[in-house]
Amino acid sequence: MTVAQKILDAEKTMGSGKSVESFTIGQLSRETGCKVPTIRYYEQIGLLPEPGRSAGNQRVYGQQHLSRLAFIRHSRELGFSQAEIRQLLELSDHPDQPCAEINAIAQKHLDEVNHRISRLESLKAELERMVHACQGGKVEDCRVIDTLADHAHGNCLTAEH
Amino acid sequence: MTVAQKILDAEKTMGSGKSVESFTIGQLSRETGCKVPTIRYYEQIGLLPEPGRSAGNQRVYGQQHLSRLAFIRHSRELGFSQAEIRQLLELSDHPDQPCAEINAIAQKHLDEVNHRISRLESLKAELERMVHACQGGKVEDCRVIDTLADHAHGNCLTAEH
DNA sequence: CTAATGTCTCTAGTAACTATAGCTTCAAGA
DNA sequence: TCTTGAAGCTATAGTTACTAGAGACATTAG
Ligand SMILES: [Zn+2]
Ligand SMILES: [Zn+2]
Ligand SMILES: [Zn+2]
Ligand SMILES: [Zn+2]
Repeated sequence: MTVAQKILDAEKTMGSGKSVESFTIGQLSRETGCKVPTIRYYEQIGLLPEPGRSAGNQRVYGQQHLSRLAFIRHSRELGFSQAEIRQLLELSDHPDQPCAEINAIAQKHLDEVNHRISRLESLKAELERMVHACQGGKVEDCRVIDTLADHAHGNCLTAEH
Repeated sequence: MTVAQKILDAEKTMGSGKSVESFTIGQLSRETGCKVPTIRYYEQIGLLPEPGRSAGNQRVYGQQHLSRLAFIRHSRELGFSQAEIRQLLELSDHPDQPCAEINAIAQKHLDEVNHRISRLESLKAELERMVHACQGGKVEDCRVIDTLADHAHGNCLTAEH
C-alpha cells in the first residue's frame, strides 16, 4: 500500500471530510525506517512531540510527526548526535532566521567526521603493520602480542594512540 | 611507616622473599596512563586480576599487574573491544599454542576498522556536499535543512545511509 | 468469535567508562 | 605529635542511543 493510499484510507476510516492524515506507530515505523521502540524513545526524550491518542490509548500521529521523525532519522543516518539534532530541529522551526548556525553545526560535524577518519586511518596503519609482522609461529614469538604488550610503543608507527 | 616499609610489608604478607616491585593504584595509573577509576573498573569486570591489599585495605599491585594493564591499555588504544582483549589475554597466557587465533582477531579488527572508515568516508562526502550547497540565506531556503528533511534522499549521493 | 498481530507501560540491559558522595588512610610539615 | 592535604576506599548513578523483555490491553482478519 502506498503512502497516498494509506492517507486516503486513514481519512476514510476517520469519516472526516477534512484531509486529516494519521498514522499508527507501526505505520510511522514503516514509513521512516525507525523501529517502534525507537519512536517511543524519541518521544520520551522529547525529540518527537507527544502525539494524540485513540480511544484505546494508542498513539495517533499526524503528518508533522512523520516529517519530524523523517528529519530525525535522516540526521541520525548522517551521524548527527541527539544534541545536534535538537539544535537543528529548533533552528528549522524558525524559517526567517539566517541559516548560519545550521551550517556551523553541519560543518562542525563534518570536522568531527574527518577527525574520526584520520584516527581510524592511523589505527589501520598500526593494525596492518602488526598483522603483517606475524609470522604464524607460536604465541610466545607472536609479533602481535609483542606489539600489544610493549607499552613503550617500540613496534608502533607513532605512540600517539 | 614509610611507603617502602609498607611495600616490604605487603611483600612479606604475600609470602614473597624475592624483590617484587609493588605499586599503589596511583602509581599504576601513572605508569600506564589508565585513570584510577578505570583500573578499578577493569578489576570489577574481571579484566585485571584482584591485587593484594595493604594493612589499610589499599590495593597493592605487582609487576604482572603492570604488564597486564599495559597490554590492556595498548589494546584499547588500538581500538580492540573488551571482549577481544579478553581473548587476546587468554591466548597470550598460552605461549606454546600457535598464534593463528591471535592474528585472526587482529585481522578481524582491522576489517572492522576498514569498514568504519568507508562508512565515515561516505558520510563525509554527504556532509561536504550538504555544507557546500548552503548559500547562507534564511533557514527557509537552507539546503542543509532541505537535505535533512528529505527522507527520499533526493539530495543525497546514495540513500544507503 | 477467535487467533494473530499490534500496541501499551515499565524495567533493565548494552559498551566502556566517568562522576559524585562520603568515608578512611597515608605522608609529610610545624 | 598533631594536622592537613592528597590519595584511596565503596557504592551508586550518569553517559549515548538505543534494544530487549514481561505481561496486559487493543485491533483486525478470517
Ligand atoms: Zn603471530
Ligand atoms: Zn603503540
Ligand atoms: Zn544554509
Ligand atoms: Zn540521505
